[in-house]
Amino acid sequence: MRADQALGAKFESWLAMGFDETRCPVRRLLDHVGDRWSMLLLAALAGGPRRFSALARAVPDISKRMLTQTLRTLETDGLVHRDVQPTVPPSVTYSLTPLGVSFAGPLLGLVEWAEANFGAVVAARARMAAAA
Amino acid sequence: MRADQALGAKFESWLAMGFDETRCPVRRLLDHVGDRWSMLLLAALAGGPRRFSALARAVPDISKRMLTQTLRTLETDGLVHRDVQPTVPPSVTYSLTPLGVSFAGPLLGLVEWAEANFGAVVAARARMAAAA
DNA sequence: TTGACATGGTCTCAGATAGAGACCATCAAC
DNA sequence: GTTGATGGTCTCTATCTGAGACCATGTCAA
Repeated sequence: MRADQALGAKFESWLAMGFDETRCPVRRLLDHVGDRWSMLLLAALAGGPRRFSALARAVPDISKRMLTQTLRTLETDGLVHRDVQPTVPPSVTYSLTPLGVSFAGPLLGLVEWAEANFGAVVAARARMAAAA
Repeated sequence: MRADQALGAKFESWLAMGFDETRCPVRRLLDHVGDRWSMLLLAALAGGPRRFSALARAVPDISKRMLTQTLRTLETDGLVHRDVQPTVPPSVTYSLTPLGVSFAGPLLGLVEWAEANFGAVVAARARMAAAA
C-alpha cells in the first residue's frame, strides 16, 4: 500500500473510533515532540551527548529559556537523559535515551524529505506570490 | 549506518557549514509543516479530497481561524490544492498535491513511531512524576 | 412563514506562549 | 580586576492561538 493510502486509512480508523483528541497517541505525542525546537534538539543530540552550552551554540537562535524548557519536556517524556556532575560550577550533559535514539529513524525521514523537496516548496511559494 | 548516526552526521555538517538558520531547508520547512495542525490536516487529506467543513468535523478541536490559516499556508507551500466551485453557497474542496502525497511517507513514519512508543512515553512521564 | 442549519469563511478580544535580555554564584585565566 | 564560562531563573513584552460572534445565501422541516 502507498504511504498516503496507509495514512488515510489510519486517519479514517481514528475517526471511526470517535477518537477523543486527548486519547489519541499521535496527537499527544506530536503535541510534545512536534515543535521546531524539540526536533532540532533531538537531531543535535543524535550525534552524541552534548552539554547545555554546546546545545545553545549548536542552535544559536534558541533562547536559554526555551532550551531549558524543551530539554525538560524531552526528559520527562523519556527521550533525553540529563546527567549532572556535581562539580563547581556544575556541568550538565544531555544525551538521547534508547527511546530517543529510536525516534531518529522517523526524524531522519522527515529531514531527508525536507532536503529533497525544499526546492519544490520554494517554487510553489514563488508561483503563489506571482499569482497574487 | 544507523539512523541516529546519519542524523547526527547531518547535523554536524550543518554546523560545519555555519548554517544560517534562515537558509537551512530543514529549519524553514519545519517552521511551516512542523506544527500540530499542519501534520494533522495532511493526514486527514491523505485519504482523499475533503471539503472545508468535513475537515472541521474530522479535527473537531481546531478553530475555523486556524483551519483557514493552516490550509492557506499548506497551499502556498504547494502541499495542498484548493478548488473552489462557484456554486451558491460556494463549495471548496481541498486535496493533496503530488508534493503533499510525497510527504505522506515521512509523516507515516512519524505516526507509526508515535503509536508504537506512546506507552513508553507515558511510562517515562509516570516515572518522572513519581521521582518528583 | 418562520426558524434551524449548512456553506466557507472573516473579525475581534482575551489568554497563553515565545523571545530578549538582565541576573545569579563560583571559579579560571589574563 | 576584569572577563568569560558554567547552567540556569526571572521578568517584560510581543506574538500567536482559540473562542465565539457575524455574514449572505440557500435548503429543509414544522
